[in-house]
Amino acid sequence: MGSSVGQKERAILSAHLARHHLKRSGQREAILEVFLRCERHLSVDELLRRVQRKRRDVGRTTVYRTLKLFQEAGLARELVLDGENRYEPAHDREHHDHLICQGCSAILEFTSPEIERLQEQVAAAHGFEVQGHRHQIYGYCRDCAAKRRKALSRRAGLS
Amino acid sequence: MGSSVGQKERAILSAHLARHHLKRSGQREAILEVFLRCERHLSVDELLRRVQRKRRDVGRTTVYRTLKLFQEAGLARELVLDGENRYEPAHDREHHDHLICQGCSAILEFTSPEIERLQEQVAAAHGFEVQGHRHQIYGYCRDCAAKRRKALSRRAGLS
DNA sequence: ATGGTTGCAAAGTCTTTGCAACTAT
DNA sequence: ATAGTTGCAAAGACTTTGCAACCAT
Repeated sequence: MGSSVGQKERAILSAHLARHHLKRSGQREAILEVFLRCERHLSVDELLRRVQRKRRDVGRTTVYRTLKLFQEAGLARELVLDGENRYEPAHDREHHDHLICQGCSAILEFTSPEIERLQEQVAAAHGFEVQGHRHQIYGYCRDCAAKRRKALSRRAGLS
Repeated sequence: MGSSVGQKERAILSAHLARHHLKRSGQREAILEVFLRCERHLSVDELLRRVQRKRRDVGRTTVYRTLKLFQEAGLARELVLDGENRYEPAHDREHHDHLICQGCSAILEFTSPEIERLQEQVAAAHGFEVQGHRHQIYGYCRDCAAKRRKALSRRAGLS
C-alpha cells in the first residue's frame, strides 16, 4: 500500500514533467503522496508538516513550488476558506462544495449533481468550457443560527 | 446626484454604527460612496486610489479597516479572483457569479435563479441559514477554448 | 556534462497593529 | 470630556526569488 494510491495522478504528473522537460525528484513524489492521501483541504503549512514527517529534507519553498506545479498539471486546486489559502486534489473522485458558517467557522460539505448540471448549461450558454468550479455558501449553521435568533429577539424585546 | 445613490446602504451602515456604538466619519462616507458607485470588483488598491481622488486624507489603513467594517455590516463581500483579493457590494441589486477564463483571465458574469433556488434547498437540508454565496466556474472562454483545441490537435498530429 | 531542483536566507507582497493626534457625540 | 477614528510607521503573515550546492537524465 501507499504506492498503490494515486496511480492515475502519478501518471498525470509524469506526463506533465515529460512534456515540459522537467525532472522527477524524491520531494515531489513525497509531496504528491501526502497531498493525495488526505482528502481534506490543506494549508501550505499543514502539508509541509505532514510531508516532513516522512522526509525531513523538504523545505517550505519546495512545497510552494510543487503546489504550483501540481496546479499547472491540473492535479491541485487552490481555494480560499475563511481567509486562508488551501489546496485540494483536483481529481477529486467526487467533487464537493462548501457551506461555511460565519459564526463558528465550521465547514460542511455538499454535493449537488443538479447544480453541476445547471452550471454546465450556464457555461455552454457563454461558449465557456468548464474545467472546474468553486461554490461556497456562507451563512450560519444550525446552532449559530439558533443563537443569533435568540440574541436578536432579546434585543428586540429591550428596545 | 451622488448623495442619492445608495440610500439603503447608507441606512444599513448607520444602523450598524449605531448598534455598535461606532461613529460616522468623512472617510467612511467617502469610501462607501466610491465603493457603491463602481459595480466592478475592486482591489484595495483601486479603491484607495479612487477614494483619494475625492479626498486626499484617506490612508490605506483606513480602507482596510473600513472594508472590514462593511463586511461586518453586510455591505461588502470579499472574493478572490485570479489570486487577488477583491471586494464587491453585497447588496448587489441582482447577485451575480463568475465564469473565469484560465487562459486570458477574462471574467464573465452570470446569474441563475435556478441555481440559487437549489442552493437554498441544499442549505435547508443542513439546517443552514444562507447569508450569501460565491460561485466561480473556471475553465476556458470561447476564444481560449478554440485556441487550446487547435494546439492540442496540432500536438496529436505530431506524435 | 547539462540543466532542472532544493533549501536557505533575503526580498517582496499584502494586511494588521501600536500609537499619538484628532474628531464625533 | 469620552471614546471611537485616522494616518503613519512598524510589525506580521504569507509567498516568491536569488543563489550555490545538488541531483536526474
